[in-house]
Amino acid sequence: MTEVEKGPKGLRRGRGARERILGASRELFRDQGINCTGVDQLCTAAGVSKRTLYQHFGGKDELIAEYLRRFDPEVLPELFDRADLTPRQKLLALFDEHVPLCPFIGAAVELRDPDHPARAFARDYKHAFTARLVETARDAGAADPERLGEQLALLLDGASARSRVLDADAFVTAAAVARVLVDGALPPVSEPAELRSVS
Amino acid sequence: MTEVEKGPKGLRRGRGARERILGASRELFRDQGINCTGVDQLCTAAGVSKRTLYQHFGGKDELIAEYLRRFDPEVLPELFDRADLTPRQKLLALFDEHVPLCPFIGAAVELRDPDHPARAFARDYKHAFTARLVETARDAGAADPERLGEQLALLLDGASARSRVLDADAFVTAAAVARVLVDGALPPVSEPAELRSVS
DNA sequence: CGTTACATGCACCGATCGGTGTACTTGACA
DNA sequence: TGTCAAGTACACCGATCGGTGCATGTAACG
Repeated sequence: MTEVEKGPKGLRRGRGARERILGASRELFRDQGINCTGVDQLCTAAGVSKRTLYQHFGGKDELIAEYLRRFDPEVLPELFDRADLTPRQKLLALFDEHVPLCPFIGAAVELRDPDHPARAFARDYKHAFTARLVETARDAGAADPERLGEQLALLLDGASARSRVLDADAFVTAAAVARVLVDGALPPVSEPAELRSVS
Repeated sequence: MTEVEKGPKGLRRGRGARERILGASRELFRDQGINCTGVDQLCTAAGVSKRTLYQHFGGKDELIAEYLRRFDPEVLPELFDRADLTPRQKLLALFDEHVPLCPFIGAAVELRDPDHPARAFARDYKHAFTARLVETARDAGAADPERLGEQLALLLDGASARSRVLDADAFVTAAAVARVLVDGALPPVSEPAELRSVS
């Protein structure tokens, strides 16, 4: 999958194994699930020897934990930091990208151990993400930002989970609900006739 | 877990193994997941020999398929067939029971094989369930029953999935959204001051 | 009775999986 | 050039898992 990385000075052969492993983990864990992805397959995909993987990560559980930890500062900013969108547009644009099943929900389903470190990461991420939504809802002038943020987060999780089973796109339905909620939460008409993606 | 069943005429020792196996499957698959539940553990919980399990079901995959097939005629009727509730109340009461993660979504996450028979059952069940919601929404006089039914189904899946990760109860949030959607979909005021569960 | 269908108990198999030991190679840097 | 850290190649281990063979037991029914 991922080619050998090229460092700042020419190509280093096997260096940067850690990042390649994590990259392969993201792809394979997303496509096949965590339990269904073996360490050997992971090594092959990353172009890394098995020994190297165990030198970087103490075991598969630690790799899973790191795989989940890496999600924190990535997904959101691209959308939330865009200056060309109003807060209201940001809240609605969340439903335009049809993302795969939330990795944390997937991990919570696949990992039996309730004390697995991944569980804590999952909760933390969900809280942080929801907080971001609440903040944006507040910027948009929502009457009850906490409420709206929690509701939109729920819709996103629902859409990604339901899409796993149904061919019909649950994100379209979720977007419609989101529009209803957002319209209801922003008291008067905050921005008349603003640019809105064609439904 | 389950004691030896007592048939109509006294206690039969091991008879009724098939149902005991399916009962244990429901419990263990729900609590531990499918992949994390071994056949041996399943047999122990059901009080059944391993050989018997393989005589009733060709293999674990067939057992999983049958486990999922059994969901069809069970969950819904209790609520949908109640005569003491108006259609509108039925739609809202769906969110009162905080069910665990939808077994079909769980299965879709855990089973890698896209051709696994479980996938088809999952789609069929989701469609049937949504159809039931649509029908009830139509009975309630919804302006766009298809739309409302699909939206409520999405909310239920979202609540069950999100509850898997968060301690905070997503069903409360989902119920609030459902109320907004239902109120918005039933044009005038269908039933003024009807009995409503305390929020 | 005896028959028959269902269930048991237990040993066992092959495959897979997570993880390790060890000796070897390679690239960067001084 | 020599050193050292990072990575490689490959064999190997123990545990687990899905699944099977086979001899035995037992409840129900005629």
